[in-house]
Amino acid sequence: MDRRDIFPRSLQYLIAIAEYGSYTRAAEALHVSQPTLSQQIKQLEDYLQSPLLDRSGRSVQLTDAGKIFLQHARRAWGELNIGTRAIQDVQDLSRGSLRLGWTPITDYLTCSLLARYHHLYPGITLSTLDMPQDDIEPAISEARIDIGIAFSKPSDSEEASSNTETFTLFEEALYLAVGDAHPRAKRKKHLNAQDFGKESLVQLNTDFALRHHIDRYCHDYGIEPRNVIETNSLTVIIEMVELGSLATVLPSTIINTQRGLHPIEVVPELPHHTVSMIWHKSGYKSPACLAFLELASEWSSAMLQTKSMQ
Amino acid sequence: MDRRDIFPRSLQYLIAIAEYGSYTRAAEALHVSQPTLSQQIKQLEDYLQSPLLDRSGRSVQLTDAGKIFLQHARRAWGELNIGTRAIQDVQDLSRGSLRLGWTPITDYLTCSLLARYHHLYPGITLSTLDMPQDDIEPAISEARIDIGIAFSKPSDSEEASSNTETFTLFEEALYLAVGDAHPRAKRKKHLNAQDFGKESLVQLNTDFALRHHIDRYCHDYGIEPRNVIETNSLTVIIEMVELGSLATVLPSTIINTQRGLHPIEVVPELPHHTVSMIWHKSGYKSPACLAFLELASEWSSAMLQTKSMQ
DNA sequence: GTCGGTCCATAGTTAAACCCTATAAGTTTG
DNA sequence: CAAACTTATAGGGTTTAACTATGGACCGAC
Repeated sequence: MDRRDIFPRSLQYLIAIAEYGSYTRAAEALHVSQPTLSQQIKQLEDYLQSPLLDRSGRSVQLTDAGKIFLQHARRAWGELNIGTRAIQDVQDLSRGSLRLGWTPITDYLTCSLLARYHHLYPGITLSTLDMPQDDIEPAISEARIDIGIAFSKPSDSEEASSNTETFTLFEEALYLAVGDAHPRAKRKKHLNAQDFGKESLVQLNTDFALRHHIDRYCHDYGIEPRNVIETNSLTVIIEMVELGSLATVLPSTIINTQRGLHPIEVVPELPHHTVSMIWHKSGYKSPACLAFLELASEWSSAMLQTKSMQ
Repeated sequence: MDRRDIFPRSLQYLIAIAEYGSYTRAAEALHVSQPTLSQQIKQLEDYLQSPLLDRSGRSVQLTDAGKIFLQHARRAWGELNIGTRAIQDVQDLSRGSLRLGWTPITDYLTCSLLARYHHLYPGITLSTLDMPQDDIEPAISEARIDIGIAFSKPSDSEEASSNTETFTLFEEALYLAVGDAHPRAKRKKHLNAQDFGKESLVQLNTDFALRHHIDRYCHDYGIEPRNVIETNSLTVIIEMVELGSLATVLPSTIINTQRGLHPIEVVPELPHHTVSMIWHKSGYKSPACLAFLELASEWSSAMLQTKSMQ
């Protein structure tokens, strides 16, 4: 029993005396002097305004009140013991929770990361919230989520006043994507900026960082893009493009996982966009949160390595 | 919340801070200064080796570990609260226990007392142990029973070295008892000592105080009693006497409650015997025990009054 | 950007609680 | 009745927990 214990000494003493049936022997077992027990029990009895122990005879007996109180004291002691252990569980990641926020189009990239995390720490309760790009940072500031995952905006060089930290998971090149029936599907030639400007596009709306990258590219090269459809649904974009006549701009990873889509390089190269984790700089980070950050970091290196081997 | 509480302050503080979401407001509510809370929570976190509260943001939030620990702390707090209340129950006699020991032949007298006690305090768990006269005092000394009820022995004037106290519940006169078919049943005349010595008797054995009274009487008057049957069962005595030819000596109360028995006065008068309660002098007496002693005392006065009115 | 305002953390001091040794008081046993 | 054992009491020293005063971080407003 530790010197400095959250559980009241007087109750520990009561429990021990009841167990040993003797002040003297309980004192030995507890490594305290016998008068200490006398004093503490007296105080406890004063507080409860009822005798708990009958020490008139040769052996110490519990009174009625003592018997009943002891039951509850034991249960309370047990609860605190369990609570102390449960904290250990949180720290070794056998329990806990993690709240992630990400934009809808990042999920196809990070689901494998999430699956791996869950496989490693099955006791952690995971919750993911789809939210617009611009909601992620406030959500972190207000502690509604622990970690955000999003594409970085073009302007996001270093936002000085932010109280968040970021980590780049990986970069992706952007390509023009067309369906099987699209005129450019078979040619597999690269496209120059002017030709790119003539394509009819299905695009994400301006809530998305990806769109900002493209708009900036167009502005830089004096292109007026022909945005036929705007949507906030990646599924809509893919479906529309697969129908044939429309094109879009997507990261290579998405294009390559969709059987009906074909990437076409644009020259000069469309900007890369980066997928980043973002979290609160000075706030408390739970063990579950730290474990995710570390795992994501490893996973990111592994991705880069895979990519470079291609 | 009391100034001097058995429940650890640090846990009370944690609970309050979690409730108010603020050190400052919790401190106001608890009537302590804010630094006290800072210090206590810090110590608690040190002890548990885990942060419990996240005070990086504008409002104080529980960490994962804090959430889980708080649940257990609340439960422990509840247990001690219940325990404190339960003691009150013992003291107001809505809970408790009482162990009585008595000799088999006193039960006919005291069952009504027991029933009354149970009616007044239905929450008290009663247990009665039939035991020989001579076991009662040891049982009290060894705290196996709280109160004993027995007939006093003739020699029991004042036993100095005893650590027990006694209280005389009532005195009973002894009579010769005969059945319907007994020659003396119809005469209803009193009997002198010599004629008493000629009766064939069914008697309790010498374990019983009643028998000691009778033996001493016989010895004092030079009578050699004709003890045909000895037994430790009152039922056997009554059955045998009702059959007709045998007589016995019993207290008037028993004789009058048995339809087939008739009391016959003996001259000089047979000794009275007294029924006493006996309990430990210096030992702890539970509320249930004290209540019984008091009730028995009242009941005794009432019995005397009834008897004097006859 | 800077200036208050609010909140929690830290430092230093005082009062109380806790534990110890020594000794007394009460029971039980030989 | 004395010896042995057990719990209670007294007095002193150390630790703990409370307070006041102050510092540092964050948030909003001007």
